Amino acid sequence: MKTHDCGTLRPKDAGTAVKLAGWVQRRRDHGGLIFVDLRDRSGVVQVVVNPERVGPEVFARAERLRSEYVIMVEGEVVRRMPGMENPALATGEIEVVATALEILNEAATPPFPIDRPVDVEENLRLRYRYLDLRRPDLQRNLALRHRVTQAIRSYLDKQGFYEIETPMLTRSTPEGARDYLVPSRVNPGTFYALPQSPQLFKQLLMVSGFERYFQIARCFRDEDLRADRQPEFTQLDVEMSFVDENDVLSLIEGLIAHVFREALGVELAPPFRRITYQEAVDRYGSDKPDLRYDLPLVDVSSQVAGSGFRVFSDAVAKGGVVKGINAGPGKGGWSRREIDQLGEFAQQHGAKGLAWILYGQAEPRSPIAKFLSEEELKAVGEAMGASTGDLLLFVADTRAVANDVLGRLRRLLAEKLGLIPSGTYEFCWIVDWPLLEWDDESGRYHAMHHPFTSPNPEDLELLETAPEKVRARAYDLVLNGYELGGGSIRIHQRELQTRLFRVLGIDEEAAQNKFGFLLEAFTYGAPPHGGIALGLDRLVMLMAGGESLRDVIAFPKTQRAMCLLTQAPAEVDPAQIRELRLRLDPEVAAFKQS
RNA sequence: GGAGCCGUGGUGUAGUUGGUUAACACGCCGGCCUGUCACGCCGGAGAUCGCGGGUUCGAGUCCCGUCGGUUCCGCCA
Repeated sequence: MKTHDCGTLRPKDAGTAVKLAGWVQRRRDHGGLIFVDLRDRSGVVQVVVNPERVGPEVFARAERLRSEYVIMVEGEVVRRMPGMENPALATGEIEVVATALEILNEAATPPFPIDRPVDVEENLRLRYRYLDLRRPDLQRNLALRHRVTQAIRSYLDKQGFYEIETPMLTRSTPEGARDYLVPSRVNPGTFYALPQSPQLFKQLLMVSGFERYFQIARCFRDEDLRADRQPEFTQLDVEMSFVDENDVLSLIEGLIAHVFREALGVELAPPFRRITYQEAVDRYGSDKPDLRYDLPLVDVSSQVAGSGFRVFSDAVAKGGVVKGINAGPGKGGWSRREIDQLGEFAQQHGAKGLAWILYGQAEPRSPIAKFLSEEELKAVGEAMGASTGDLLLFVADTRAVANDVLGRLRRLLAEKLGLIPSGTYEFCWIVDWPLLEWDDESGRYHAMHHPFTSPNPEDLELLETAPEKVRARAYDLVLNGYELGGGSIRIHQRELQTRLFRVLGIDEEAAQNKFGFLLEAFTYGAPPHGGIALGLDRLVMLMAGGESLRDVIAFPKTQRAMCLLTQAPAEVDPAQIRELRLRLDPEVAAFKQS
């Protein structure tokens, strides 16, 4: 139907007869002469309908054109007259003089403008997602996503990886997020779970001897949503045999550099920084620090341990810390109101209070300065690199609370102070994670990564005596404060896996029941292996400069996990429920009636 | 589960201390126009202000509830 793509025509095509097809972006009707901006995936080109070149019938047809009509145009590419070029348009040096024009389909007036990037209410965009997707931003983002996945596939193929699919209907596993469940009709009373990740299958593929596997895999987690969390999302899942941490990290560094080069034309400089978990938490108050700005947390416990300010000295005496952050001079000084807002923020996130000092001012403006000696003030200021007028903020609490609150404050301050440069990509690896984490709620240890993560062999003897001190052979990849993904070297020996399950409070029987197939597989010659999973949506989102996953997913869900286009989830025919041998909770049924 | 913000013609917004004709731009419809490209000019249609209740002589505006969207906390790796 078409010989060329609209957006690709250039002066060198002048004189060529072309057939184009696409959507009417805009029509400019001058009465005796009609201009049509014709758009297809490749871009826009101006079509001129001149009664001297077409019959009255075609001209009348051009007069009928409206926005988003689908048309086919035959014509000749001509250079525009001097002075008539449009530098804003890639095809602006030429135009297509129509010789024939056909309306392939009419279009209702769209509910929001397609040709301009107007901010439209989210629910309208989602309801008419197919129209939203016509707009330039989403066209660009999905094209980028395509280039990213293609770059991933070609890179990993060259590195000897096989792309292998794993089941979507699998079994529910304990640990981790809530599963999406699918009832089995053939086996009443039993359920599949949609995979949270292909974790177990990719390990089994290593036992199978594939050595290098990857998959661009859809994953499902039934948890509450965020701007960077959708209920179904896509992971680049990778697993390799006979590797250690460095092999995985350098492979991924090479992959990421390749992807950025191919898809964005951006040169990165691997290797990426490696930061231990402890360092990240101590210095940035986060296990996914944004390194586009510094703004470090400073421990001033030793400087204020003996202070007359009881809040400080008591916190230290009780084994806690006093940590601070230097918020700098602000944008032309800090108002009391701004400082109070920071204090409220700190309290909302669990601090008892936020102490502050406007450093070195003749009249040191601070509610706490009078409790600190000159020497203490000076020592604190030095530790924090303070100059006159800097706002120093402090949290005195347990180490965990102080780090968490100040880490959040750090992010807030960076935003408020405009310290975040755009268009830069600061990658880092977070390494040396704790293997386990005590969970008060369930009264047992949880795997911080997942229960198949190998402990650091140096810490193995602590596994039963001081589990929280055991380091994991795990790593996270962080970009601009977002967790892009994580992985680990896995346990590949049955004994160690059983031992770890025991520490996690999963007894032999439960382990057999839930993971028997994996434990058994390990007895048949499982190679040492490890891997990683990267959030593809997040990666593309950050590459696209977006702030929401919705901007890089063709058909995303709302925060209530609804698809406004198809109205999913929806009720089903009662017969379907009966067939599955399920019954609705009467309360739910009653609620639906009302 | 909790907190914040948003909801006014098709779209994006304005709407004063509550005061009676709800404004503007774009879009849409009709007319004119042969060099526009966010074409221009003339004319026109179109909203009971998300929904329900309350306060009031009077509610887009105040209060309560509810629905939807969104951001965050909890949750989630």
